[in-house]
Amino acid sequence: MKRLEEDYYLGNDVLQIAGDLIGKFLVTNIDGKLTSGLIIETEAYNGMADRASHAYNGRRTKRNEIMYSRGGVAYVYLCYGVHHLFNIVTNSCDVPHAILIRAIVAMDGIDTMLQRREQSRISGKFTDGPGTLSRALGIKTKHSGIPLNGNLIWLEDREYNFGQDEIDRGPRIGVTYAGKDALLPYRYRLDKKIIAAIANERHKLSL
DNA sequence: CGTACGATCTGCT
DNA sequence: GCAGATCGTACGA
Repeated sequence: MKRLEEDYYLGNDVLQIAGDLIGKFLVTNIDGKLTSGLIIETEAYNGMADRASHAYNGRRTKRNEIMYSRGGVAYVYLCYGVHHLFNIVTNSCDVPHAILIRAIVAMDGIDTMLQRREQSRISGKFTDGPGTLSRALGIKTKHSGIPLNGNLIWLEDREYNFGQDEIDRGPRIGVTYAGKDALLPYRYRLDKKIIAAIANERHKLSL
């Protein structure tokens, strides 16, 4: 197991990184509780030309300011007034790329995650969306801007390797306002059967 | 200031 | 499958 270092996040191809993140571990140590999950779904937001991005057309506000910084930091924002969505900022030259983590398979600290989600047992909907996984991992908007090489939130490579043919691509979710950019295949998902096998092994249930 | 609207989740049907 | 919840943010007046 090795932590992803800063240079990992400095690449200029956000699509490549979004695909490569499938199989990496997202780990948090928040409120003294260690929790983690295997990343199984991501979405890329590709710079200022991407109509679906908060940074479309160079939009730069207090909320998304962090998107314009050097890669390797978290961008967390509130969606629908309820959900804290966790993104990873990438690139090194003020190009506002970001990758939304959409789903994980819960791995470490499951008791803590169950408490945070106010659930008594793991269901198929446990950490299958960007809002629920942030909730389980304890990530909130106050964590926006923190570096991913610190001791609060980081990523690890634990040698879960998958081939390109095991990763499905498709349009992003909930971005119909983005016009034709809504159809771009910027969503990456680990093959459903592989997810089920991993979840079954870890949770003793099938999703 | 006032208003409109989400990079969603849940529960009910 | 669908509607309602819910509030910070963006943007226009």
